[in-house]
Amino acid sequence: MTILISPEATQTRQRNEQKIFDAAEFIFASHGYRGASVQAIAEAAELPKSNVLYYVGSKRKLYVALLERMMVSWNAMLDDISVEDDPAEVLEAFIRSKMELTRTHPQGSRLFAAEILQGAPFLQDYLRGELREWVQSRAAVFKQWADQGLMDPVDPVWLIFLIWSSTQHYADFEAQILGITDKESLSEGDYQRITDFLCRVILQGCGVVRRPEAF
Amino acid sequence: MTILISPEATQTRQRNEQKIFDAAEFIFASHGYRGASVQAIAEAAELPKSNVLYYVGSKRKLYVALLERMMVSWNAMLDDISVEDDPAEVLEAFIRSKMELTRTHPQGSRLFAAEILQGAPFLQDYLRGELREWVQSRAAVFKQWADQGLMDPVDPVWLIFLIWSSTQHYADFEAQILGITDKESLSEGDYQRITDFLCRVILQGCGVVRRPEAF
DNA sequence: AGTTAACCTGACCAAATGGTCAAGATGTAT
DNA sequence: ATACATCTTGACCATTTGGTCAGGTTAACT
Repeated sequence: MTILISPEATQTRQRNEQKIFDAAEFIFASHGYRGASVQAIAEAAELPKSNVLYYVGSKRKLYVALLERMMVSWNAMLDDISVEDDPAEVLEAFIRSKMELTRTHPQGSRLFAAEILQGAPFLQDYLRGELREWVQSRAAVFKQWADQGLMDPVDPVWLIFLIWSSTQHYADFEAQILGITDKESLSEGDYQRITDFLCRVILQGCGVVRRPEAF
Repeated sequence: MTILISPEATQTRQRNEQKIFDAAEFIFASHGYRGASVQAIAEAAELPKSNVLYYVGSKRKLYVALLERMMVSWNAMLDDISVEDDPAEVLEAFIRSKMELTRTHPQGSRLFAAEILQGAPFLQDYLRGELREWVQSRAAVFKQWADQGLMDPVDPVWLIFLIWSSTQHYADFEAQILGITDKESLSEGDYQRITDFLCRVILQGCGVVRRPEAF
């Protein structure tokens, strides 16, 4: 199943798979699995369709490989958030990591969104397994903090969803955001300001106790 | 262009268009414009493909009609939020209206999301026109409140996006939410609790001055 | 009851779909 | 230079695509 680019692959293979993966991520993200055509991916990758299929085997395998690639980044982000002492620190790291994933992997984020919109046919198991575990464990920590009076007694799961949604939005709804703000793209500065805004509102909104530092 | 169900339509037409619209909304929402096939829509509507095309003319017209139908609801929601006196009241009404739209029109919300994911090919004009105007006008009001010290000086546009994203999420990522929370569906009670949570966090997060009432 | 407009649908079409394959071109290690 | 694996690609295939149409059935109004 795994056809991620392996180190022992030829240079030619690495180069072409890279082109195919990048092209496919864009096409799959904007049109979903069914709506993406191998022909369209091939054109975006500037390769003949037969060549694309030579490398990836089939449309389905390509899609799965892309999802797997994205889940690696996603899991790396989840691993980022492991400090357990200070609520403010952890929550802020959480928001910043998630936003960084959105900023650096907008295509992948959109691919993920398209997959979920379809009803998550390929990611069901991951959601109901690994990810659920992760959410439960984090939620337990948040709960403790609330019990200790370090933050308001908000439902931790809704809080996690709030962080996911408010950051994810800047990938998935980019077209809307650019249309409304009349921009060509969001700069790194924009992302920084948005992230600061979200950290501020969410931490303050949850009544997270914060040592008086500069904001 | 407009082929929305008109009052002078036959009973047969009304009934069948209803079936087609409902089916199409689901198919378009989960597979995007390209990924949706007329055949699939016809099957979901339990009608022969030819019959579907007899009523709607073409796949494209059907898609546009659905978007228009959704934009009517969307605009109704925007109109809901017109009181301009009290920040807390207005912001809370904003959040509740948007969440109500998500709850009562999950398919339409997902359809909207799919359209934006594609790069908003059909809604470009709306986003850059009407909707931008609306956002600007609301932002101006929020700005005033901030200047008057009724809330923290947060960027009003990011605030609007925060409200949109955190509510929209419960339609678009339903599959993820149900998978993680191990539920079959979200009850009205769930929605109420989530809405309360969002109102609480966002209002408090923006430092909105609130007359001391029960929370 | 008769007429007419609305409705229904199987047969059909050209184009696009995912995928195969065979035959040749290119790279690479000796 | 030779040999072998990797790469390349146009031709091809069955299936599905959005859409048309002719000829029929049904409903609605007088």
